[in-house]
Amino acid sequence: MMCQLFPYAEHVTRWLEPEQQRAWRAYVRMQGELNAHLSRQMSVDSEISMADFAVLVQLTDTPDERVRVLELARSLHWEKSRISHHVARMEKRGLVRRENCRSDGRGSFVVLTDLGRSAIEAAAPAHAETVRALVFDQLSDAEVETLREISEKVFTRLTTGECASVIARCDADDPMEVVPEESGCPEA
Amino acid sequence: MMCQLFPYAEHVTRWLEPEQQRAWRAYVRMQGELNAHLSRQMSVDSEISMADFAVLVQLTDTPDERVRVLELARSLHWEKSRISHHVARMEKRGLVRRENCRSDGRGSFVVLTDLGRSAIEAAAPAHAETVRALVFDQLSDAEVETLREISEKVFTRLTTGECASVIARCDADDPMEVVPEESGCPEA
DNA sequence: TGAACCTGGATGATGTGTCAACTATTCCCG
DNA sequence: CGGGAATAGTTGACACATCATCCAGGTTCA
Repeated sequence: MMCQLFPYAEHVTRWLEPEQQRAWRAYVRMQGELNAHLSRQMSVDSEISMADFAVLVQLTDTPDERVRVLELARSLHWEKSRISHHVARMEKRGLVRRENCRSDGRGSFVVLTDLGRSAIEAAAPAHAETVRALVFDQLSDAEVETLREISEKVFTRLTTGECASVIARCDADDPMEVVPEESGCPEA
Repeated sequence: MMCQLFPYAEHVTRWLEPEQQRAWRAYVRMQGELNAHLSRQMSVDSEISMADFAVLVQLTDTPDERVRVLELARSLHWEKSRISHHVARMEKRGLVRRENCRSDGRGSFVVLTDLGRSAIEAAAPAHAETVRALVFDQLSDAEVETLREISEKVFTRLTTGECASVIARCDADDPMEVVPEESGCPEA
């Protein structure tokens, strides 16, 4: 009745150890709230969303401030249609513009505009400050290190072996070759 | 790197230490991939989404298998309009149904249907197995403990003080209503 | 050359989340 | 009692993510 977020108790207890279950519930809850808070903070005190921010970061990280659409998809781990839709919306708002690629008639670049640059420059400090205040001010150096190790381990697991086939969608979309794989990838 | 994106960030705010930044990027990537993978796994080998699952868990955890809409919103930390929309969609698919509340003419219950019950019973084992395989099989006991501690610290920060007012949206306008941490005893 | 195939990207349908505004009931208090 | 305020929940508009499909431009190879 109170504040229990994901009381998997009945369903998960049999498969996770009690300690694991407590950790999982705490993680899920924290992660949801943190995402919500960061998104909200970003769109409240700037005019862009977290997704816009991610795209703009990729662009400002590039000397040219122009990146091919599919490379954006790869570096953000987004599907190509997602990046396409999102760039279309950002273009409509003037944050980026598209440019044709002369060396490859199919391709197109996403180019940072002045408005886009000033938008990310306006948004970044508050975002960084929020992350610092919400996360890193709460953690010791050892905890930060462990957080990184945990994240890397899980991420590696996610992008290795059978799980990778899911993510491979944007690296090479040959969906026909994806093996049926009965109950997901966990069966490694 | 990102640091040079923010020319005057140094003057306005503390950006992140290099180790913090690495940890943050690792966490963000992991968290995004993990969410995507869990969602995908769930909707591939069962006919429900993670959001459906969360709602169904709340219902099956209740003796009656019926919960008031606003209580759903509170326990899931969702906005009331989100739960309303989502329940409408689930009702359309036969997973739940609505029932009027006689003791309060404004209220309504969300009630689990047989289809809903069999859907969650079919989905839960594979989900738990996926979580175990992707996360806990990668981590030592110490890492699991640290993950829980980190999550609890950040979550506490998110639901305390000024941040709480943001989350309190669904708890009406009484910020003191926000429950700090129930039986969890973060420092245990 | 040209047919089969691959690749980069766009598009439309659909499901989902958020915000603001709205209705209807109940509560509070004079 | 009556009139406001709070509460429970819905609705519509819009932003966003995913999926399947389409298409134009390149590649391969006979």
